Amino acid sequence: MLKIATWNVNSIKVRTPNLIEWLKEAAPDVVCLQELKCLEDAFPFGPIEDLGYNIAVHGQKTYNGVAILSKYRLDDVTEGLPGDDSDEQSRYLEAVLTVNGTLFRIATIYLPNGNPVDSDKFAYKLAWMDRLVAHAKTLLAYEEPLVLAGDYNVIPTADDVHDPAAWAGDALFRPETRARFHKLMNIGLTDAFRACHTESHRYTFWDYQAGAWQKDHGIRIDHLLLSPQAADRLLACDIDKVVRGREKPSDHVPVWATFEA
DNA sequence: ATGCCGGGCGAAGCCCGA
Repeated sequence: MLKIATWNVNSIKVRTPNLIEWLKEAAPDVVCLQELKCLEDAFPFGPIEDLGYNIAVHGQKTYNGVAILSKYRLDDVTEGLPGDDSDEQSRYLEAVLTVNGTLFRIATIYLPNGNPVDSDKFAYKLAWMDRLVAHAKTLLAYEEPLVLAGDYNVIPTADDVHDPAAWAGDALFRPETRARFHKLMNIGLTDAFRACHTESHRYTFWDYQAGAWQKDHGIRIDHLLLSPQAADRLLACDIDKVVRGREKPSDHVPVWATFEA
């Protein structure tokens, strides 16, 4: 069994104690991290390696930054989303690992937020999503177990937000954003959470402000998208909501899936 | 609430996130 998780930690520096606590109790084999907000030099390798993880980091100072933690050796590590050599934001990292003879390809994704929608940030988000669709097509052609895990900054449907009307104009829920997410799904990816759960209003993010956590005003924006070969092996998927109620929490919580391996 | 909280940077106040 292989357990793969994704978590936007909102600064690895301040979140290291939360991460270590959760790694010990959840015992994931692979973790895709986002929003490190640091360069590789400042990444806290020591306490994480002490728990038995190999680590690949694609860092950036102050903003973005992604990493993959793995109990299995990481091979063929590639940094950055293909398709635009001028893109300097650290939002994508891909690697492969082998579990009992089965290769798994894993990517950690920090998809751009895109707000405000009347700025070039929204255009950057949509262009980034187009590049992700193109790259995912390439990866799907390998016909491997593939897990694209991360903070997509996309609310897939009205069932994934506490107040759809309030989010109607937001870059996370705009028709242009959701159209591209549908395009990504329709090339043949499976939302691991939705494959395991039909209930509405299950969230992965709660804003720090306005008592969003206390009122359960959340959104589901952290996703594990699976190739058919990964979906065939899917055993379970869930959200570790309890982490949001701890001391100095990230505004996102971990989402995990388990696979036959 | 057009960022209410929280983090980075850097040492006050702005930028950013979703």
